Amino acid sequence: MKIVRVALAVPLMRFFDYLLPLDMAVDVGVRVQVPFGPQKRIGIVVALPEQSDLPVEQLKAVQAVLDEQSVFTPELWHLLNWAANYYQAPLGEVLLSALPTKLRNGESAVQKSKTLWNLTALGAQALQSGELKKAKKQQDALQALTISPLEKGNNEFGVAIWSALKAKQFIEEQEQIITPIHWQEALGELPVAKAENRLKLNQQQALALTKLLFQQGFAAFLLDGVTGSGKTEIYLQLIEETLKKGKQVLVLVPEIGLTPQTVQRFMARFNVPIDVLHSNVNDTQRLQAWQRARTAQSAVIIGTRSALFTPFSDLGLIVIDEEHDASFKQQDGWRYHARDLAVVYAKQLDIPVLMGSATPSLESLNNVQQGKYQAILLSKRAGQAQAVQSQLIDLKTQNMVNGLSVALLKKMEAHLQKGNQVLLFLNRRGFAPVLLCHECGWIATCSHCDKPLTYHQQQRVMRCHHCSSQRPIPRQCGDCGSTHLVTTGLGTEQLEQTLQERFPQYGIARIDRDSTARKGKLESYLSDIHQGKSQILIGTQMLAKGHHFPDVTLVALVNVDSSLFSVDFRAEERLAQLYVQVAGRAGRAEKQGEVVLQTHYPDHPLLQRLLHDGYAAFANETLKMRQTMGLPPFSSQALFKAQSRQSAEAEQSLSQIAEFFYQWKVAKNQPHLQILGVMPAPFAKKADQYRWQLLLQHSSRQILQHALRDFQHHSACNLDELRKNGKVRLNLDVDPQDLS
DNA sequence: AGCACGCCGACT
DNA sequence: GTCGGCGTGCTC
Repeated sequence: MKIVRVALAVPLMRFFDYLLPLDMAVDVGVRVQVPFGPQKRIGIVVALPEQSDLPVEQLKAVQAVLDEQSVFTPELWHLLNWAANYYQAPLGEVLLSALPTKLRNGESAVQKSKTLWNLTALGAQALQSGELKKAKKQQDALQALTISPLEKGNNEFGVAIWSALKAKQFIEEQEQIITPIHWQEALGELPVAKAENRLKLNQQQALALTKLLFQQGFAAFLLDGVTGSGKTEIYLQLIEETLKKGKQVLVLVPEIGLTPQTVQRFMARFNVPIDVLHSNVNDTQRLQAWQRARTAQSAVIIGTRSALFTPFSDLGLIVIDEEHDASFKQQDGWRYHARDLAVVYAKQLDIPVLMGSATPSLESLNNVQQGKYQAILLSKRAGQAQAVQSQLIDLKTQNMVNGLSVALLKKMEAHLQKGNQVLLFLNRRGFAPVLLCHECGWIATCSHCDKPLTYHQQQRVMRCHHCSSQRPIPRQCGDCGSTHLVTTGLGTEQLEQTLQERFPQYGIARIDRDSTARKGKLESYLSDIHQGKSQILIGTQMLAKGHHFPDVTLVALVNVDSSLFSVDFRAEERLAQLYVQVAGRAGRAEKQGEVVLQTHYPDHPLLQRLLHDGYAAFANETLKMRQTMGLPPFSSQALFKAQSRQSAEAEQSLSQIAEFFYQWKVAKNQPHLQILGVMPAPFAKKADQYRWQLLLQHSSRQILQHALRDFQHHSACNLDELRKNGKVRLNLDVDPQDLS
C-alpha cells in the first residue's frame, strides 16, 4: 500500500504519514481527511514517500481524498513552502491558513452550481398589481429580478426580504450550472476600462506611468507620493495596461483602508469582473472569489493581507497601497508580512510589484537606497489644496488645562468661530491612565498584568487596557488607606469632559474603542461630523485613516512625547506617519489647514526635521540613526517569546534557546550574532501570564536564517521539543514589527 | 491546536 | 457520592 505524507494545521514542525487505500489516488497539494488521535482532520498531502519512519502497522489509513488536483497553483505552493521555511512556521498551518475557511473545512473546491432567485409568475403578477407598495424593499427586490435572476447569498437585498417573498411564492430558487468563462471572453468587445472615467495625468504622473510601463518582468517599485498626488490614478492606468495583456491583477490594501469609495472607483473604471476581499466578506463569497480567480473568471482581486494567497491563473501585477501600513504584518498564527511576501512572490512570478505610500516605511526606503526597489517620486498635489501650516507648542512655557495648552485652546476657539471643525488626536482611551495615592504614591494596578488601571469616569470603573479585567474605583489607597486619590495623565474621556466645559456651545464627537463599542455608533458619529452637528472631534488612531473631513482646519496631536521616548524604536516612524496623514486631513481645497503638536521637547531634532524638511528628510535622518545603532532595516531580527503562569518556567525555556545560540555562535564562528536577552517582555505580565523574550539580531538576514534553521533542526532543543513543557507557550516572530 | 484522561473542590 | 475545573500528554 502507498504511503502519503500529510501536513496538518497543528503547531508542530513535522508531518504525519498515512496509508492510502488502494481505491484512492492522490497528488501533492491535494486535501485529505485523516484520523488524528481521537479526531478527524483535514490535511494537505506534501509527499508520497517510498517508506515511512514508522513501522507500517502504526500508520492509520486516509479516510477520504477531497480533491482530484492540488488546491494550490504551483506558484503558490512554491511561495508557501518558502514562507513556512522563512518564518519557521509549520507547513500545515501555513498551507491550511492560505485556503478559504470552507476549503479548510472540507467543502468541495470545484464550483458546481450556484443558487439564484428567480421571479415566479405569481411574483410578476404581484409586481403588476402593485400589492407590495407598502413593502418597498420587497417590491424593489422583485423589480430587480425582472432584469435578471440574482445570486442567492450574494446580493444587495437581505435574507429576510427574500424569505418573505419566497413564503408568498413570488420567487423560487433556481440552480445554475457553472461553466467557467474566462474574463476576457466575458468581456467580448468591451474595452477593459471605461476611458471616459480616466483622469488626465499631469506631467509627473505621466512620466511615472511611462517608467512603470517600460518594465518587463520583475521589478519592485516604490511610488512615493504625497496625499493627493494621484497615486490611485497611476495604479488604475497601470492595471488597465496589465489587463489589456490578458493578465490578472492583485491589489493589496490595509485593513481599514478599503473604503466603499475606493472599491467604487475601481468598479467605475473597469469593465472586467472584480472581487473584493475584506473583513465583511463571508465564507461563501471568499470561496467564490477563490474559485473565480483560479478559473480566470475574475480579473482583479482587491483585498487585505490574506488576499495574497488567492490562486490566480495568470497574475501579471501586484499593487500594494499604503505599503507602510502595519496591518500587512499578521500578528498571530504564522506571522508573515504580506508586503515582503508579495515582493518574493512577484520575483518568483517575474512580474512587477508596485508599492505606494505618502509615508514609505523605512524598510522600503532602505531598499530603494540599496537599489532593490526603484523609487518613483510624485511631489505635486494633483488638486489645488494648499500645504498646511505646522506648529510646535512648547508645553514647558504653557499654562495647561487638563493636558491642553492655553495656546491650543485659543487656536481651537479661532477655528471654531469661523465655523470650521477641529480634530484632536490622543492615543489613550479612558479618563486618566493612572489613579494614584496623593499621600504615598500607591498606584491602582491590574492584578493580572502589573500595569496601571485606567480610570473610566463615565462607566465608573477601573479598566485594564491590556487584559479585559475591570474593577470598581477604589475609595481608599491600597497601601496606606488614605482617601486622597488623584488621577494623573490624560485620556480621551477627560479631554471630552474638559472641552465640554470649555466649549459648551459646540458638539463633540469622541471616537475610540469605548465610545464606538456598540454597533453602528461609529457610523452615527461620522455622519454627525459630516453634517456639521459636531465641531470638535476627539479620537485615537482609529480616526487617522480612511476618513475624510473636509471642514476640519485644525488638527492637534495632543501628546507627542510618548512616541518620542518610547521603548519601541519604531514609535518615531509611526508618529511621523501619523503626522503626515493628519496633515493631509487638515484643510482641503480653499481652506487653509493648521497642524499643532504639543510637546515638552520642541527642539527634538526629529520633530524639527519632520516639520521643517518633511517626511523624506525625517526618514533619512532616522535611517542614519538606525544604521549607527544596527537596528532594522540594517539588521534582521527574530523574536522568541515565552509566556507561562510561572515566571521562572518561561525564563528557563528561553534560556535554553539562548544557550543554543551562544554555542552556535562559537561553533559556526559567527561572533556578530547578537543575542539580546533573556529579558522580561515590555508587558512583563499580561492576563496572569508572565512574559519573557529573547531577541536575535544580525546584520545579515541569511546568517540569521541559517541560525534559525539550525536551531529547528537541532533535535534536543527546538520549538517542538521545548513546547512539550506544556506550561510554557512559546512562539517565534521573524521580522517582528513590535517588540512587545 | 484540539481532545481525552486524570486528579481534586462544591453540589444534587 | 458525582459534575466539572483545567493541568498534562499525545497526535502518523
